[in-house]
Amino acid sequence: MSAEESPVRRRRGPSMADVARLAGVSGQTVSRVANDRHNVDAATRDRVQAAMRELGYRPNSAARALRNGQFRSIGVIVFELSSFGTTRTLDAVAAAATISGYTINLLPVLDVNQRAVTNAFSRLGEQAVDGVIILIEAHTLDEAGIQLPEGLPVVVVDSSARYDYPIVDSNQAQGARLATEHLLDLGHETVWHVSGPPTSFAADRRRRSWELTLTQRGCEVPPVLDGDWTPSSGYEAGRKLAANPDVTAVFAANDQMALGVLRALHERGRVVPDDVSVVGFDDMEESAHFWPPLTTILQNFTDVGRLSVDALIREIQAGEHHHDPVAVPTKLVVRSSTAPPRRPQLAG
Amino acid sequence: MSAEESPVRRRRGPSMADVARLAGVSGQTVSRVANDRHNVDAATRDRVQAAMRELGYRPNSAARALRNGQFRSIGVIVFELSSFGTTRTLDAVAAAATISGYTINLLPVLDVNQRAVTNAFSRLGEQAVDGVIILIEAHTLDEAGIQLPEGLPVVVVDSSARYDYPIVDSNQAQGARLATEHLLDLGHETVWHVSGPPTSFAADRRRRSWELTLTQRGCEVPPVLDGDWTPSSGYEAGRKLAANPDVTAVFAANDQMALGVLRALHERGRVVPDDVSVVGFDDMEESAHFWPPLTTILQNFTDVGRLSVDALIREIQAGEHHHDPVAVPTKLVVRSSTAPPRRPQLAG
DNA sequence: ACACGCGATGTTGACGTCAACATCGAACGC
DNA sequence: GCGTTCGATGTTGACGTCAACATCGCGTGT
Repeated sequence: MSAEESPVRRRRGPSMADVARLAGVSGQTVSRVANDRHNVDAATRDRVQAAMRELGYRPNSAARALRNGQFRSIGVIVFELSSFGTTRTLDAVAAAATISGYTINLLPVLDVNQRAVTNAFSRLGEQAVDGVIILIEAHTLDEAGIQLPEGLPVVVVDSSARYDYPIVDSNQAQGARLATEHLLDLGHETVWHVSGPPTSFAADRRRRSWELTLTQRGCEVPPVLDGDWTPSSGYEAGRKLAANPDVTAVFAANDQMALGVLRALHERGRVVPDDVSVVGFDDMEESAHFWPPLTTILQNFTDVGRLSVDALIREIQAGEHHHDPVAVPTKLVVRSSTAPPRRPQLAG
Repeated sequence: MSAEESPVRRRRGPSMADVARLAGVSGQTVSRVANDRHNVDAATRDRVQAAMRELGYRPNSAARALRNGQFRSIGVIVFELSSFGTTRTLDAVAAAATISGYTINLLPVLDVNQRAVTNAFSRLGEQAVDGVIILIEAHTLDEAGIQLPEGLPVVVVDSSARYDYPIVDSNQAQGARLATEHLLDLGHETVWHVSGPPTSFAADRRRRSWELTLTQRGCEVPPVLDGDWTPSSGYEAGRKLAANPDVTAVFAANDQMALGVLRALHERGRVVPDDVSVVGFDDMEESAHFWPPLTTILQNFTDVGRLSVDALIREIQAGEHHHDPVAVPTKLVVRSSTAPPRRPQLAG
């Protein structure tokens, strides 16, 4: 009864040969049935399928990958899933890849303490994926000392232009312009900015676009308050802003920091939007229920994910490279955190 | 110069044989170097490593998996990454797996429209992972019609007891008790509850534990307001609660719904925590910056992730099964959204 | 009746790796 | 000096799949 041989040895499942034997056909015919080829007699097919079912046969993807030279798998390099945007993009990437018949291999970049162990096992050091989507900022990639194998198809989701890879990202500049113009159009004299970390290209794009918009409108450019995407950093920045009675409009580089800003304003008793208007960036699910509901810039993460996968698969299958960067448009979502300034500015 | 053969054929990288030829050794010696075996002469090792570098050799994980009968890969079944808890757990799972030398294979369950396509490609239908961690609620699993292959090691992260698999999860009952008791200890007469969806076991545990705690303390059990984890559903429930002057304490089954409740209370002009105290569940990064900062139950997702991976790997490698469910303790985090009721109840 | 074509099925070998076994030479003990 | 041992290295074959090629039998046209 027992088929145990050595105690540690892995028990393998039935192979094509087993199915073939049971069905009384050759392995090749089983292969044809498994791959849904048309040139198999109906009766034979039924017999083979019955045998598969009886044995619980499942194709071995390793053998398939070895034979075909393809893994049907996409690696996704992520840092931490804590970031809202990364998570949403990953979700979309996973869905798009699955639909295209690819599997997602998560390649987490661990923090410094765990790194030594990491590298030894990193799947990037071996052939295991057909291509890679990079979901972390260029800066983090450098810091992690990750070396991408030559010839491996890569798509970068980041606004960085420094890498020689195809790029897909939300149109950061357009979004930041939308946010800034919305506030100026409401009549605010100028707009203050809580930025993302200086190492982030997306943050840089948003900051520069905010600044450019102000300059083009002839507005004074107030000093930037540096944040790091976290609500806490937004809160710190918000405390400074709340203490400054000149501030009537704030553009935070993401919704999380906007939340921190809101809290700081509330604590100081400054009313939003009556005293100060606030705009975020991302449109998290929560933002519609902040107090007050946050006006923000909606990023279409679904499109970003899908387009990245499409570009990568094109590269894998056809060897196409270096299209122009893809910039997915964003949209302004107006809620209750923005309003005209209480005391309208003097007309010029 | 050109090595192109057929236009579509996949270009394969150098194999051990290529390295062996260049280094003037046998393939087996290359294998020994690649696997860091000790019984290789130092000079030989150097020569081989030089050859590897020169050719850009990367081991082929498919061949390795085929040979060894192991994939060194863990499948993680997820529904959508939108949920905070799932994301945090996935993050922890990925880190733990990487450290243990396993790769994460994301297996997204797509929505109904995309399902037909999905199943055809689902990696569960073939051998590609050594084990699976289920990060979706039992209900969703059923609905998706997912059939887990017999004999595949599985760990479930859910409070459901209906499956015959090892289970790891936060101690939902303990957390809900903590939340409820905190409010009662502050002097509230009773605690209202905004629950998660009825299909969720976690939601069910929290609701039952809240009810039990109230009963044990001799408090009246108010009707449950059904939510579905989303901030919107919390908002809807919050509007009903805000309209009811009897309500002085609310326990929402997660932080997102608590956010919705807070918004509804603000809109109605009910002051938190003076008029109404609110407790959440999860401790998202944002919760500390809600207005007011939210008292909530901290879930240790890192432990949940790590313990799941450990249990699964033990099952994969040693064939161990069916330990008792692992319940990771939660912690109460007190912030500003809870306080004693404004008008203390009459002493009994 | 015979050559031919075509669809169904079988046979062979190679993908890259590594365990098991084989071999070879040097150091060592007596 | 000779058998023994041990460490370094080489050879062989199998893991499961599938493309390419081979074969077989049946129907068609003349």
